Amino acid sequence: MKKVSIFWFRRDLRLEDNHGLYQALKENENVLPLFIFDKNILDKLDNKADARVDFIHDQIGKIHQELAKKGSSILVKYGDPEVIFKELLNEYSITAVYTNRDYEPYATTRDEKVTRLLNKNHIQLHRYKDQVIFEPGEILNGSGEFYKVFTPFSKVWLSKFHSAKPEEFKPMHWKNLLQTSALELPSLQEISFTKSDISIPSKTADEDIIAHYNQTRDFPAKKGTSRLGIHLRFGTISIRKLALKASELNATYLNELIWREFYMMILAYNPQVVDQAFKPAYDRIPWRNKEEEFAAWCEGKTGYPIVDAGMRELNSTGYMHNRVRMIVASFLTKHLLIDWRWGETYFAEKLLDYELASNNGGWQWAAGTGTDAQPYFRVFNPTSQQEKFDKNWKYIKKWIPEINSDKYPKPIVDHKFARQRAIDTYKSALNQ
DNA sequence: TGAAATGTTGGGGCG
DNA sequence: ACGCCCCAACATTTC
Repeated sequence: MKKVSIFWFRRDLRLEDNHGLYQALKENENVLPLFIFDKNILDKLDNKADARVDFIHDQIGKIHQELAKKGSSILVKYGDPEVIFKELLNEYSITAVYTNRDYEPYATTRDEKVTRLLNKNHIQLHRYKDQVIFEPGEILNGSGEFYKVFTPFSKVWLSKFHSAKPEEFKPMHWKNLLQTSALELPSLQEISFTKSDISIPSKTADEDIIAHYNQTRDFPAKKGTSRLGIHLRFGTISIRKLALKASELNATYLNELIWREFYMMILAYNPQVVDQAFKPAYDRIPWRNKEEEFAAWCEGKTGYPIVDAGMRELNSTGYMHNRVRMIVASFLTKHLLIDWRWGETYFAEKLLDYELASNNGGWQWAAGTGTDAQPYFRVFNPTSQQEKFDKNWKYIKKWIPEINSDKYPKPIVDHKFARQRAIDTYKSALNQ
C-alpha cells in the first residue's frame, strides 16, 4: 500500500494561500489532495441543476489541471465522508490527514466522526484556521464570553487585526505533492447533478468597487457590491488577502467581513439559532404563514415593485442585492407576518452565495429576533426605501418589464395597515 | 443598515 | 420695534 498524507479540501477550493494545504506540504511527503462530494449535503438539494454544485465541480476541475502541471492529481470521491475514509484506509497507508476548519453544525459533527475513525486507526486529523481571520473563541469579552452585540465585537476584531496583520501562507512546498498520474474525476452526472444555466461571476474583485463600497453599496442599479460571497463560501479567494485589501481600501467593506465572522461566531456558540429565534421570546410570535402570500412573495408578485424586483433578480440569477435582501426580508416577516424560517429556507435554496451563518443572522436581524437586532417596530417602508435607493426605477424596470402595464399586480396588502398589524402582533406576543 | 408622530425652533410676513 | 401666526426644518419621541 502506498504511504500518503491526505489534504482534504472542503470550503477552501484554491491552491494558493491555503493554510491546511500549506501545513500538509510543509510537514509531509507524498501529500494526496482529496475532495469528497458529500452525499449528505447533496441529497438535500432538490434542484439537480444547482449552480453551486456546478461551480464546485468546475473549481475541482481547475485544481485538477493545476495539480497535473505539478505531476500530481486530486482524488475526488462521492459519498458519505465517514464511509469514504473507511474505504481510503483500506486503499492507502495514511500517515496523517490535514484539513481546514469549518464551524457549521453539520461540518463540526462530520469532522468529529472522521476524527474518531482516524484516531481509532492511530491517524491524526490536523485542522487549521483558514476561512476566517478570527475564529469562534478568539474574540471574547472581559468575562470570557462570546459577544452578543456586533459593535464591541467589531472593535476588538479591528484592534487585533491591526496589531497583527495576517500573512499569506507561502511558499507552498509543491515538491511534496504525491507524484501520480491524473486520477479520474467524476462527471456532474455521476454525482446525480446536471449543468445549471446560471453562470457564476468571476472572482476578480474590482478594487474600484471595494474602494467606493460605502458610497455605492445601497443602490441596487449600480455595480456597487463586490459579489465575492460565493468565493468566500467555497474558498476560491483567500479571506486574508481580501481583508488586507479591504483594510486599505474601505472601512465599510471591511466591516461587512467582520459581520460575516460575527455571525459565524454566533452560530458556533448557539447552533440552535438554525431553527430557533436567538431571543427565545420571539418564538411566541403567531406567524400568519399564508401559503398564497408566501407564493406571491417568492414569485415577485406582491405589488410592491422593490420587493418584486428583488425576488425576480434572485429567481433568475441566484443573486440579490444586499439592500434589497433587507427590504424583502422585512416585507415577508413584517408586512406578511410569515415566519423568517420560510424566507431563510427559500434564500438557502436560491442564493449562490448562501452562507448559513450570514443568512440566518441576516434573517433574524430583519425579523428582529436575533442578536443586536433591530427593535421589532422598525418596519421598512418599501415605498420610501425605493425612493431612497432606486429613485429612477432603473433596478425595478430591469426586473419587472410589465411594471407600468395592467398585468402588474395591485399591492398584496396596504402598507399602513400591515405596519400597524406587525407592531401590534409583536407587541402582544412579547408582552405575554 | 427605520418610519411616523410629535415637539421645538426660528425666520418671515404682517398688523 | 413688537407680538403673533404660519410653516418649514430640524430634533426628539414613540411605535
